[in-house]
Amino acid sequence: MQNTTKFIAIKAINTPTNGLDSTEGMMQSVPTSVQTKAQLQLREMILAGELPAGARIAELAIVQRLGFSRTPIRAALVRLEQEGLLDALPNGGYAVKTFSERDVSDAIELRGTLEGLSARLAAERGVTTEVLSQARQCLRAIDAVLSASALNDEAFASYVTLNETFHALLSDLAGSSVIAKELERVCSMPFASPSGFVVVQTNGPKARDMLIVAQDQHWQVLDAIERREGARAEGLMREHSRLAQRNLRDAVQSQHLHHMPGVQLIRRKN
Amino acid sequence: MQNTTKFIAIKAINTPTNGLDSTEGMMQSVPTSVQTKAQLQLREMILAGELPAGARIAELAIVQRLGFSRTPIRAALVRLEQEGLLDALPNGGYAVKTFSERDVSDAIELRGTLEGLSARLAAERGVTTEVLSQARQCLRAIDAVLSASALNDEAFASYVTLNETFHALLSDLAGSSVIAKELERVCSMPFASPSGFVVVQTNGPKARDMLIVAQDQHWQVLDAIERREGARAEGLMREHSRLAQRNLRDAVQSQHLHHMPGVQLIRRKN
DNA sequence: AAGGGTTTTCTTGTATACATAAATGGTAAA
DNA sequence: TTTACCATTTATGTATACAAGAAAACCCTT
Repeated sequence: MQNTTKFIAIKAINTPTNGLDSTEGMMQSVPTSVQTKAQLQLREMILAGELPAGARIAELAIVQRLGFSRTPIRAALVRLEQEGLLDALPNGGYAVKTFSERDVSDAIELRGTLEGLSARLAAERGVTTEVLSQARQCLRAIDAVLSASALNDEAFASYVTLNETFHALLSDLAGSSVIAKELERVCSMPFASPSGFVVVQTNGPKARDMLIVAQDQHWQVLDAIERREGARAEGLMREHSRLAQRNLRDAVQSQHLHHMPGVQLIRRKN
Repeated sequence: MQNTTKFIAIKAINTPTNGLDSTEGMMQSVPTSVQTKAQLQLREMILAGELPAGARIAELAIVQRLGFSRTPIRAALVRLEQEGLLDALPNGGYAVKTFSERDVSDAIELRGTLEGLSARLAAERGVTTEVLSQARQCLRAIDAVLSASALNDEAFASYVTLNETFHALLSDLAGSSVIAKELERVCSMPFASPSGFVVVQTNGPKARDMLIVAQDQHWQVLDAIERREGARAEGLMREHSRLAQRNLRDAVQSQHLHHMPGVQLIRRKN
């Protein structure tokens, strides 16, 4: 009965930063232009590790592989570069970006800082009761998921979804489109996402315990915002992101992270 | 002898986020591709207010105006959108982005937070003596500029350049390319740049005094980093950015800001 | 005269042809 | 055998032609 460790990273493929994929929540006839399709498929390929990390990306290769013409491919490449998944090479062309463990850590710290800023502003400026009640509702749903003493895969998947929702609501609470956009950008890096590293030790209580701690921080930050305690809210969100830091450290130690999209981009040394 | 108020915003046109314009410090034969030229010219036009704020941008109009073909123009538009100067419209095309006063304030707060993060990390992780001495040298140069009891335009221009340099060095001190990149992005918004709002009351002492205060913060943050006092360094950089907030408030009150690139993008109400 | 439908035009998305520059391979000379 | 130079090839940057969709204008009908 050893604790088998695995990683769930559903929703690690985040919402893109450009507005081209605006399926309004409802699935309606997918207005996907070829550009968008190319961008989505390329991102998936990169995150799945189909394109070797650090390797140069040749346009023609992608053209042959995806079957589209060069123009939309080029547009997709430009967008993916701005998104941070590709590096522009000096003499034209792109390479799949690689991240050091330090880079990943920095990205998580960055997210924590930005979420802290969001929480502080929400506290200082005050929030509308509607979004606040939405956030409470979301947290109650998480409570329900965590009420079981042992969690199955389905429960973890629910947690991940609800967790993403809560973090998005928190961004809304700050009421700043500028900061929201930046936060979205940072989270587009697969491992910096709020649910990027959710370590699941299936048969053990440790994973659930960590989620319990995280959920307590969720409630406390909402409380801080409601009481207009800006510094507390900020500190809480920063510490909250450090759970991800811990998970990252655990993850790189036990080498079980091959099941998570995007890990191929993390280079082992230097 | 009234105090005439004016604004200096040299270098408000920041380094773009893409790597295509890498003139390595030295001016060497401008390897500018048409794309880059288009991007630069377009940004200049937007910041100068030649394209009306909020107006839709027609590709053909730009093509006729700049004389290039559609392809590089399209690429430039995509980049400028990702840069945050353009909004993508739902049915294709772009519009010049407009910013509320709140947006500008948020952007400055964001910069302060990120610079705070940089300073804290630099303090916590320690810095190399080389970059540190470079920063000190830069600050001594600013001291020299500010030593005069009254500052002329040339002195202000020098200050702006040196100030940009110092902030860039600070970003280097943190040693995190991830954070540096994000900071660069935020500063690409013209008014969020470290020297975005440098109010110059030509004949009065107030402007110089404000720069004196700013320069003291520069020295103190370097001291904090050297002493490994992370929280102090962070707090200092945050407060440092609030000088820009003050300048912003002053600027919108006295309506003298038409001389600064990018102000046309700030919409007066809501 | 007003409203709705149809047609026209304008704009963007896509494909492809062409040009130019860099990289690679081969050959010749030392 | 190694190196240097030239040629060929392959890559990306650029221009333009074509298609599809949306917006606007105009005409027809009530």
